Amino acid sequence: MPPVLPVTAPYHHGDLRAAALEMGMERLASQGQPDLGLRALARDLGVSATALYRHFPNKDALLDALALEGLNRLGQNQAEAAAKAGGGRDGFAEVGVTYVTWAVRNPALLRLIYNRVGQVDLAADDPTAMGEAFHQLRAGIAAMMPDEMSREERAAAALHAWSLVHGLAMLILDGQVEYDPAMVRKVVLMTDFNAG
Amino acid sequence: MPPVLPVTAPYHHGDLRAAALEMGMERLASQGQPDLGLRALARDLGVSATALYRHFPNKDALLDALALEGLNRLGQNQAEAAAKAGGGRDGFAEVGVTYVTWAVRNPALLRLIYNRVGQVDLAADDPTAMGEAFHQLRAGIAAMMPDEMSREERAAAALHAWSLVHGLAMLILDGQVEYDPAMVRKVVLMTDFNAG
DNA sequence: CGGACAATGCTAACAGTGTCAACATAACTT
DNA sequence: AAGTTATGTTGACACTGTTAGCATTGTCCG
Repeated sequence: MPPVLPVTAPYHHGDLRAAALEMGMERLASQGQPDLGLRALARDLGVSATALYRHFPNKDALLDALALEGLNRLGQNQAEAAAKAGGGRDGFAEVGVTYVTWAVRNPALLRLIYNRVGQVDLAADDPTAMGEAFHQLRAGIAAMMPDEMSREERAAAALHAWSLVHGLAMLILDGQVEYDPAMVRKVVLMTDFNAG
Repeated sequence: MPPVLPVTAPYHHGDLRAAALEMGMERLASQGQPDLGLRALARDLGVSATALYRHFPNKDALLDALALEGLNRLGQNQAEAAAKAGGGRDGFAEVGVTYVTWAVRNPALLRLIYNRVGQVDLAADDPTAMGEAFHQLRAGIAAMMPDEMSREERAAAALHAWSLVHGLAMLILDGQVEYDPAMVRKVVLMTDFNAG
């Protein structure tokens, strides 16, 4: 299978950077913990460990790239779910279930995303691709809130929703509770944005 | 300062196990990430790295012990909060705020707790100290739910509450949102156990 | 076409880690 | 006092991320 749309013609290996990211994603997919070993990854690629340093300044940068890819996939997943499910409580619950389901199916990737984005300086509005993607995810969440809310209420409601599904996902990933879609839906539906 | 209540008389060092745990907790407290280095810890204790292997079978066991201690502290913190704050929505919100506050003050420890307990086989009702302490924490949460609920509703409500505060705590620890007690309270109060 | 140059890859090495085996010392027991 | 057990140390092994120096290959330009 020839490489797909090689932006720049490959030299020795053939776009090692893309191959590394692909292999990295594969490894993360078949793993529970985000313990990517740089050397092990290079071994799987049939390449020397230091070759990767021609494409990433260090291991963290590689992980950042993987986390960014994961974040984009997550964002797309959520956008699709939001579009499919209409508004209202049921639609909101569906989107929540979608988040948790994605997390269960991509545990290492979700962990990597949140671990990595924490390192980035987020206070300064740096136009990092990472910060950008996360901002988009947040905007997507906020967009689902009821219309009649003030901006402040909206922010609180969005944070509530995000915390709820993220916390539930983490508890499942950490083995605290079993994954059960019906239960997830039930838990999400206990939110009442008019309360408080 | 002489050692406090030495259960068994110390040999060379003087209850190295306790000293290691204490130093480990100290390190975790002054750190954001739970990256305890076994050798570094031994260095701080003025002892050789392998000396720790006389008290813990391996590094994971040491981390488990630290996580257990942390879990006990967290449980005690929550129990006190629950006793102080009465029932009702406001009391419940207070307990939630307490959880998040503790997490913010002990980030590495909270991470360690949840990371470690995930490795333990939890499906089998093993009487591990770890599993025991976690069970206690969960029971404490469930006890706060309204009385008129069925057992199933109670379980869902407890999971909702736990997910909410845990998720909020994780988002704060990961640098996604700033810690603001008032905001936490507001977010927690959006829960309505009678909804759904 | 051929040489210059940059892009990419490799080997060797360094400091760091967790862990094991073998040895040494101190405390307790009899 | 002698022996056994508990504790601690040194040295080593395999592993990790990372750097420096060298080798190779593709691209470009005269």
